[in-house]
Amino acid sequence: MRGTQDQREAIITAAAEIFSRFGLEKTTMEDIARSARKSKSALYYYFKSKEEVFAEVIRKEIAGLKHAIREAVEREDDPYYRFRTFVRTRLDYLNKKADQYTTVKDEYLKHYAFINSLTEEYSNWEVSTLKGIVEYGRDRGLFEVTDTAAVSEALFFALKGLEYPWAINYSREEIARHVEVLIDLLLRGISRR
Amino acid sequence: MRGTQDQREAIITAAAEIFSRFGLEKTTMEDIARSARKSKSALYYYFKSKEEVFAEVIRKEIAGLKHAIREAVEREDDPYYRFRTFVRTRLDYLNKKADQYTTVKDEYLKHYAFINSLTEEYSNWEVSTLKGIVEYGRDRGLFEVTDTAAVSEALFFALKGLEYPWAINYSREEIARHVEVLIDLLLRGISRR
Amino acid sequence: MRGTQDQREAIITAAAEIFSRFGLEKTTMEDIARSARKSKSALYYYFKSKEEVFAEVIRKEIAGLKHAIREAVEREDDPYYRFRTFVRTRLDYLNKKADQYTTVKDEYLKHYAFINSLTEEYSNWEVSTLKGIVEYGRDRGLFEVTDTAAVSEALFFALKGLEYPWAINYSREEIARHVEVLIDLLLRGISRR
Amino acid sequence: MRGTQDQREAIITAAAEIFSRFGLEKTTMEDIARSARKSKSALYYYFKSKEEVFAEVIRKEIAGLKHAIREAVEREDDPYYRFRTFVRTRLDYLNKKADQYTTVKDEYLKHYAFINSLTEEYSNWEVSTLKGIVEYGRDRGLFEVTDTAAVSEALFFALKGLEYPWAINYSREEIARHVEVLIDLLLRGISRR
DNA sequence: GATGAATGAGCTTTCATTCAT
DNA sequence: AATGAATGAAAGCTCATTCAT
Repeated sequence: MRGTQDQREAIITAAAEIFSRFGLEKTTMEDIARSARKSKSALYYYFKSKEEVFAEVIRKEIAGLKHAIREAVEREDDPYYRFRTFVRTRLDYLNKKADQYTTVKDEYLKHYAFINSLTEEYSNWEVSTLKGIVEYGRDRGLFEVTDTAAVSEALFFALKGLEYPWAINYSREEIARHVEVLIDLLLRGISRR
Repeated sequence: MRGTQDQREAIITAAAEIFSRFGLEKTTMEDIARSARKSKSALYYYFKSKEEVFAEVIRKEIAGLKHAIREAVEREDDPYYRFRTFVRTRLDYLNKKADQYTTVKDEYLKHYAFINSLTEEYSNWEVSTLKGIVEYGRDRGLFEVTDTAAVSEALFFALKGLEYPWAINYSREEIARHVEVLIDLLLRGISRR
Repeated sequence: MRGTQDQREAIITAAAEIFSRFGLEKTTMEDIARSARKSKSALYYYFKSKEEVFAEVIRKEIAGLKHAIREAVEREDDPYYRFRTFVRTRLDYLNKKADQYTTVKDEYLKHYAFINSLTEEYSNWEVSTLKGIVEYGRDRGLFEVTDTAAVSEALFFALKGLEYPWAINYSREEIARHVEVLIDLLLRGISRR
Repeated sequence: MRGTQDQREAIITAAAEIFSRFGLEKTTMEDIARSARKSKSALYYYFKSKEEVFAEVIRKEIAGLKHAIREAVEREDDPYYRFRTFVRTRLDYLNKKADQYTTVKDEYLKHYAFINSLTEEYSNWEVSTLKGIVEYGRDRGLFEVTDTAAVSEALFFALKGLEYPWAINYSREEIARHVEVLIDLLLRGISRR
């Protein structure tokens, strides 16, 4: 039946909301159940454990992030803009998430790390997307890069740092400004002279 | 009293060991007490709460990191090397920490939060250290940077990403290689043409 | 309907297997359902409760034991051998059961309760079967017994103890040996001098 | 301090009462705590788990049984009476216990099996006590037994059956009568002709 | 006949924290 | 300065059972 999937979906949606507010450990099954208007035991009918609920929530968020990035990047022709768009979309999405996570800045980090440890698959996807962009720029004679693999991993690491700032007191604008500088700096670093 | 400080010190040392192995939530006061050969209630004589113990542990850890970086950086004259040294020392220290954290893969989270969130003060220190390096290079005519503040924050973010990789399947060597590429890229980005 | 009986039968068979492995409380309706390839709620269509399923399983088990003993005993003419056969068949059957119970050492409990408590009816049957054997021997002038009822109950108790040993570290052979000694001792006790 | 032991003792006493009424699984820590006028968590301060509490209860009961048997047996000189006393004391003790266990006849069995599986040590003790009695009788020229080890194990099994009857509807007197018959029968089985 | 979905009622266990001594 | 004893509050999880369909 569709029903089962729908119920799972509904629970995941409710859970996402709660997790984003209180983090993994502080959120109780009770909380989720209440918010999903189900009994606690019903959750266990659909999911094996709290961790499994959490994992589904994350999986869904990652899918959303991937989708957003892919869409945006493909719309750009210019390699420079493709890279900029990659970084910006990524950041916008994370910022949006960060808004939900205001109470739990600290927990968010765990959260986010869990994403990664949960699925390094996503990291790989990011690296290879970056590689695509770099190669695209190189083929157009704009970027001067020999080892595209190495460079895209380096870029990946550099961008990883962008996941950090919400945890502390940077305003949205400050972050945006810093990001632009970082983009310029990185592009300058890989551009042909 | 000296004695009191010493006892606190001893507890912190013991706690650091345990926290590094099990993370903040998984570590119990019981664990710490046992490891410090104190009674559980004794901990409450010296510290107000588990969180306070944790905070002290972090404070000490950060002091160590700061010290290591400062020492190393000041030893270098060449701005390029100063930057390289900054990055490498930082990474070496984090790597060394990471070694203690082998058991707790999925607790990388704690680690992440552990190093960062507690005190932005350290972040500020990093940024200003970077700024020092950038200005030093600019004054020597090697770096071409107008807004040194902005650039050093950008660099700071870029380097933040380096805290991430240990959690997943990168070998020490792979990381080192990626880091070198990133350093080159960033230096190329700020060097005078 | 035949069908209904068949389904019940199928469930009982599946349940017997599971109960024998995990005991009454550790076995869940879920387990039984899975093993019977039925839905959990289907079990409730055929049985009122878990206890009822269990009861049926026992009833069947007892019927099997009775049948085995009766068959074997009737085949013997000599009163001595009739008694020996009674004891041995009983033990063989229990041993066979015990084989299924290997995994659940500390659940021997269940086993014990399992074979006995549910229905004293079987005990009565055993006592009267023993009485038959004793009278048969007495009528042939071999046994010297006045109160056959009392003696057969005493024998019954003595044999009850044989249900105990599998739970602990006796090998099949050791048990067999002890049983022979016990048989001799008991026969000697009731034989005419 | 003595205090700790005393508290444990008090909890065990309270727990014994409850366990005897409801059995292991039906008894909750809540029940025990209430009866011991302690908080539930206090129980966990003194014992690691419900099972551990239970184990202590059993251990104590076994000690009591051993003591009772030893005392009584040593008071008898005549080998016949020694054996009779052994059996009777054992049975009296078990009967006394059985009185506490009225509600949970069925569970008692599990209980009792747990004793054994928990500590076969006690069984060994019984066997060797029996062996002592048999050898004592043989040395006095009253019993005719070659393999005293084998015979005492056989007796042990025969007596094991006496643990069973409370579970069903035998009156105290009936049991007593049956036991006497069994004793006679067994003694007759091992007596010199 | 059969079942998917849902639940209520518990249960054990953990732990930071307190406080009299 | 230090601690043994005690606890409140919660949390995750299990399961027999029900019932509309």
